Amino acid sequence: MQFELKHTADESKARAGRITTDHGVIETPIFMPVGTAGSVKGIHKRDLKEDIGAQIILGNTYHLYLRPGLSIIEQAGGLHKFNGWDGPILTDSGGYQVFSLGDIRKLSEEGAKFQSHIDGSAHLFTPENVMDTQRTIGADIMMAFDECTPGDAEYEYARKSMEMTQRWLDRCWNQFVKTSPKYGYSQSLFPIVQGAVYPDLRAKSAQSVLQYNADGYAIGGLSVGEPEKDMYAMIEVVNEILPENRPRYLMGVGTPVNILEGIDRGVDMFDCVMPTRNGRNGMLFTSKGIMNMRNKKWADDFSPVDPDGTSFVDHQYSRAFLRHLIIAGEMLGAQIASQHNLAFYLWLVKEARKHILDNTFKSWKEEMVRQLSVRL
RNA sequence: GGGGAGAUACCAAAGUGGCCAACUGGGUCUGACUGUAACUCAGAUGACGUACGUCUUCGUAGGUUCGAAUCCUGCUCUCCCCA
Repeated sequence: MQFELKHTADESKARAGRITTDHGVIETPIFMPVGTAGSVKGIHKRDLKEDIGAQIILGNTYHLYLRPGLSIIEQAGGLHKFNGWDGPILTDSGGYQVFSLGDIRKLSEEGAKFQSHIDGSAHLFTPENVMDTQRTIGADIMMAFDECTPGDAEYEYARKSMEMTQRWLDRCWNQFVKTSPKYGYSQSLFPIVQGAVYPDLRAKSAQSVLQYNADGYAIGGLSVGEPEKDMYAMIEVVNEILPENRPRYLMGVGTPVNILEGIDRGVDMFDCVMPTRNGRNGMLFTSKGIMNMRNKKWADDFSPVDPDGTSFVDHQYSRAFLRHLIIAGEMLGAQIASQHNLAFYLWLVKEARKHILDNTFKSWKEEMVRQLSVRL
């Protein structure tokens, strides 16, 4: 994997770049749709690629390991062959599940023991076997196994957690270099910076991660309950330290505004379940603001879903019809909303890239941020 | 014509003397959702008031009772069975 930094915007740290993987090119800044179980919920590959314009998608180690299981994925010849997505894939390591499944897992120096959310069976995830699993899944970008520290963690907890993530990273890296790709294309491993909302911990974590000279670096443990201003502050601290010539991935973020603020602070890659999950739950993100499609005011609005939208669903269906589908619990409603949101997210980062390249990012961003917060 | 059952809030449906402005579903309204245990979750849903509360409700008109959605009587309507 290679990263080429094309341009940094005036009056901003926003960057335009290009990542080249064996499965294709990614133009940054980029938003990566989340396909936890190997599928971006409700979205066909064709729409993902041609309508939405996704350049890379996510998968999840924990979920795929549990179901369908590694044997099936290996038999298929890796996740790309299995799900038919021939572009780049990034897999999360299960580190987020250490956070989100807090009630059904036990943490130790060795790793995290999960109680499967599917059948209750016990599974030990270690930095080593998580690397092996991601080799088997065949992700173009593998993520280090970390503890995603909760946003409200006390300093001492955050320090110990961050230090353990560091030790885990070392074990990840050893296993990574000791093993080889299984399917004939190369894989990268991204370390993850932790440290909760404490600048000194973040700085320390970012410094320590540099020793691996990785192909890219991630900022984790944000948008997990901490105030937004803390999130932005941490991004600033970390990006001051991370190398210019490597992509920076802000994990799990976020709202359209979060993404623009992240780009402004020098982040290149984002992923988030919001466009799909909130879409399924009836919320639309548009360039004019947020729409809650369950609100009655859309019931007799027969205008297009989003006249400015780039997806065919934006013009094919009316707001009234989409609202009807969502209220009626029709699958198509969730699909349309998800597809619209993803197309909007991809439009947003593409637009950001354009404005970075022609040095109009800052003013464009300010105007967009104002607009995006409006509730329609 | 004879026999039986029933009428409760937008709908369905509990409640059968005080803990009932009335369980529970659905519907409706409003929120929340950030490396997906999530097409999920939370709140509201007679009126007025921020609230303690006040007022009007359980087909309808009366009655019994300290007190009635609940008991009694008349009326109206609905459904089922037999002719």
